[in-house]
Amino acid sequence: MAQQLLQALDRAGVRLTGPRRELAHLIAQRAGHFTAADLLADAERRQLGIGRATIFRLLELLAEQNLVERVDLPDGRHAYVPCEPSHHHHLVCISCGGSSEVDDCGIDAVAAEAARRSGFEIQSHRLELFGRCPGCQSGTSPQ
Amino acid sequence: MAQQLLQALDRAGVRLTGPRRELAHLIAQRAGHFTAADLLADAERRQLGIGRATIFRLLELLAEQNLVERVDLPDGRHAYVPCEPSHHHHLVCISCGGSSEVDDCGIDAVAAEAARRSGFEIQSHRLELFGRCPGCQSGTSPQ
DNA sequence: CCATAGATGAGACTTAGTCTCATGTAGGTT
DNA sequence: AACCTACATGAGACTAAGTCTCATCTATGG
Repeated sequence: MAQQLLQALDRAGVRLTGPRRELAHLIAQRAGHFTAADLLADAERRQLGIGRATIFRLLELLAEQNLVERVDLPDGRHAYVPCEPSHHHHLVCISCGGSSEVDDCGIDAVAAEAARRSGFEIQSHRLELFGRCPGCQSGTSPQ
Repeated sequence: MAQQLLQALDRAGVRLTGPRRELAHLIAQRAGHFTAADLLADAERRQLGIGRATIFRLLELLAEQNLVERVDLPDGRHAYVPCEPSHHHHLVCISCGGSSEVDDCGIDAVAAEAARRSGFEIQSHRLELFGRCPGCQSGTSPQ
């Protein structure tokens, strides 16, 4: 998965630097969503000497390429989820932090209906679903 | 509208203090969504002497009572929208900042379908629609 | 191997939000 | 009407998230 990220960055015409390679691996190792602070902590723990700015810059870059999507957690924090570069939405597990993707399966219709009722001209939408993933439902980790 | 907010606060059993009354009016005067910083600026402009903490405390209180809902703007900032205390979603105008409410009109079905496909047990969801309101579409204020 | 545009780390800076604490006051009680 | 006290407040220290600048470094095309 780190390779996918790096290939996509290469395709986007940016340089494949050391810090970027290392961060790609750190992201690949995180199962679900992660915050900028998580990445920063990972990098510090491994003493990679990567600056805070570099991390934010890479996340911005990845978000531009739709390789990562920004998600707003219910508590107001910002997290990122690595994902396929197509339009879709995320299911975020509030217990383990894992996430999975769902395609639109009907939201466009909902948006169209809302547009019709309100007269708005809808340009984008964001749907986030929060709950417990199958693994966390089977009693292992309450919360 | 300020009255509605104040009545609801009274019903919730909290004190109707001077700062709260003043903030209720400031909120009522803002057409659409606003950020904590907006309110703070309003209060300072009028020299009301209201502290930053008081504003955040009131917003938290209003959010708890569902009198105001927290919305994450596409640029990552947090805003608040005064609203009816029932479950619904917001249409936010990216041009003038106005907003209106839409009821679920089918999102529950989408969520149920996503749950079925993924095995997640969904607890909450958040849908935000961004676009241009009828007023802003009629050429007056581009972008 | 070189030149250079693009990337980096350090750290100052800005902004959002939280916390503490001494003081003030709403509103029920008498 | 005056009193009491739990709740609310403002000030400002504090923390965390994110941005910016700038001198240095390096990936990569030639």
